[in-house]
Amino acid sequence: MIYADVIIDISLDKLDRPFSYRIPENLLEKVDVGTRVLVPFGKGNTIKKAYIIALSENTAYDPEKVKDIAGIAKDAVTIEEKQVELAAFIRKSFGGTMNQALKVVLPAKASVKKLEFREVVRLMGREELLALKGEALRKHQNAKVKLLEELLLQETIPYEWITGKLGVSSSSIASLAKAGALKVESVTRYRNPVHMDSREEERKSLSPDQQAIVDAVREDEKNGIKGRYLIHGITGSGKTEVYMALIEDVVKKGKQAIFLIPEIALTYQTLVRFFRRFGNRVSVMNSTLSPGEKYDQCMRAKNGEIDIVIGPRSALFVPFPDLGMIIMDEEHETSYKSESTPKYHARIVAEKLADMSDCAFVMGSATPSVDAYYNAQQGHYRMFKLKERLTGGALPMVSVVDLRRELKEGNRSIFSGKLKELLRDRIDRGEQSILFLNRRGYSGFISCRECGKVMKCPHCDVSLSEHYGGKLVCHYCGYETTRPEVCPECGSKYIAGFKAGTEQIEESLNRLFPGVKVLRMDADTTKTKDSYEKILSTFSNGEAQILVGTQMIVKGHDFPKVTLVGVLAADLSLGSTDFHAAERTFQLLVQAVGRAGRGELPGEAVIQTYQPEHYAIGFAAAQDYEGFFEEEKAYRSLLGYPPLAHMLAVQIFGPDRERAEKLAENIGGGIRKNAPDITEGADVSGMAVIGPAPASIGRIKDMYRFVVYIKAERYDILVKAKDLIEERLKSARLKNEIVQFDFDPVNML
DNA sequence: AGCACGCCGACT
DNA sequence: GTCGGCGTGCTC
Repeated sequence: MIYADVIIDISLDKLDRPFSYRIPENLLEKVDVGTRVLVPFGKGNTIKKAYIIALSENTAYDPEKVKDIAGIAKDAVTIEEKQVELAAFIRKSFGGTMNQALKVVLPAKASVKKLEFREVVRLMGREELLALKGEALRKHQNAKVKLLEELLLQETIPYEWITGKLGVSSSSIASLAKAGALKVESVTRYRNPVHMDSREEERKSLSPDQQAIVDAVREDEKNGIKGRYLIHGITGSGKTEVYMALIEDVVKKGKQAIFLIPEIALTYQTLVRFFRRFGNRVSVMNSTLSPGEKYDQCMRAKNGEIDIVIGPRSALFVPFPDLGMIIMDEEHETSYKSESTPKYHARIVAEKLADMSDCAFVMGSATPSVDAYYNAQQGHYRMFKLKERLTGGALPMVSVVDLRRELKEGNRSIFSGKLKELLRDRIDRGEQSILFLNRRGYSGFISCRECGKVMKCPHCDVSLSEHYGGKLVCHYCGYETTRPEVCPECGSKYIAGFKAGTEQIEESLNRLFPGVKVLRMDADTTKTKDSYEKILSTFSNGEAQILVGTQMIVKGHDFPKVTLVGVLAADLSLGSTDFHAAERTFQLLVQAVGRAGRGELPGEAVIQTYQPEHYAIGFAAAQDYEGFFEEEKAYRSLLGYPPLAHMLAVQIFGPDRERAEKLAENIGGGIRKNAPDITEGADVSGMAVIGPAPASIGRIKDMYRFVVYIKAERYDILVKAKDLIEERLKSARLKNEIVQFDFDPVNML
């Protein structure tokens, strides 16, 4: 082996191909596939970083011109050979350059600066702490009680967990420190993100349904089958217990497991459970870790120091030596799809990785994605169901209120008669309610009452949002300006803000139920770090009776005292042009309704809608997943949408509207013209090209946006279409135009 | 991305 | 006449 094929570390289409270099004698022993090396590149032989993707004895290139590898990159990060293969798969299946794909699988480079970590360390014994807790209880010092309870469980707690997840402020910590119960310590050297006593959790025995799943997977394993599984289990049916039992099997065999969770879904409780069960051989990857810490975790994994990693989609790329299982919780969450090129879906990559590692892949959800459920139905995944709530508590009683009828009867308020009545009832009984507005990223905008002019961002086709202090902000590019005194168009001084949906609801509630404490949670009230957790903990402490919010309040988090959930306008999320609208609405409604009655008291839910006949609303109210799925499958089948077919969104962005549009037209036309080639004799009608059309937000950051959709029954046809477009782009003289690919998009542009 | 080659404008 | 503008093309 004398030659190495390398990818130069420059993300440019034109350079996205292997270059051959000779390996000098002294480096022969030190390099391998995946090694990051330095090579002289171009006329000036400037030294560039490059990744070795293959080794060979000869080269197809003129050996006279082949240069030597200059050396090994100082932060000698090596990508495992398997990771390089995974990168190649990602590039092929989702587009982008090989360099971008390598960046995805590459563990973040070794840290440059060390991060300081603050920890709270317990100083007192159990009895003393209990005494303090009793005293705090008497004085109704809720925050202190919470912190003390945590201290009883574990010796050290990261500072951020306390101020963030626990919602306990630093003043409580300071006061307990003064009392000598704890001390705050700074640790520079990185250890594990969370320390726990690895004391054995008392193992809950599995229900027959849970046991059946574990047995089935074991049976497959015994027969040499590395299965693909989908667990459809309603909230509270104990999916996590099943995961842990499966992971335990894997660990006992000396193998490792990856446990995937959606971006923000890692609850403290879940983490605690994993640490109790598996001790310090668990590692957590999350976005708050610095690159250096992530790198540390990768090294620990590689060296066999950990058995389990918990994290979002990037946790897939932790280089375990002998991966035994991949688990994907809350499989339906859209954060499993990457939003930046390469726009890969963790489910697809996980499946590929499971194939490569010859291991099992388990997914679970209370409301599986139509995609996964369809594949299970087709036999690609083996399906299991968990239909019982282990935690007790019946599913809530759901009523659907027709807002059209309310209107006819003269009720013009946001709340139907029924919802008002139930709210009053909960307030009287001292129980809590959640009101939910399923509308995303909606906040107040400013318009002129006289000429109707709406204040818009000069760089994006969206209206500016009003923030506190009279600032107007664009949520897409960050543009800021001060709120004008008079209308810039007509000079009228009657310019006013339209209240954001949740703010308006909050005000109505204050008018309707004076003196009742209402909390609001939306994009505005959660701007600052930790405010999200703070609002949640305030609410769960019972300091407010009603919580109003957008989708962010329906995920995770149990509020045992909530007995009423109101969905104010279920149709809001149905209105979008995205073909996922019904699926998202159904999932949100099921999750929202499931928030009621998680404790001992029975729950009730009210869904207000203008379209009570819509199947997403009807089936959600009935908590009937199968019914919804069949209806949705029929709809998508009719229109050729995924998962019954596949879809490629080609996104074209450019600063010059005409140029971008022309390019988009060329791309669409090119695919149409070459359809017979791409489909290779397969039925040409098996592919359809839609557009180009301007994206629904036609301009962001001064870039005009167009999109071409290509639908095909076979995924590989779309890959060919992508290859063809990439090929044609090489000869097209692009100026500042950007072309991106999104396979089976989860968010339509 | 860089760096070189290359063919047109205002300067010593 | 020359210095230098950045358009286009190549890089193992």
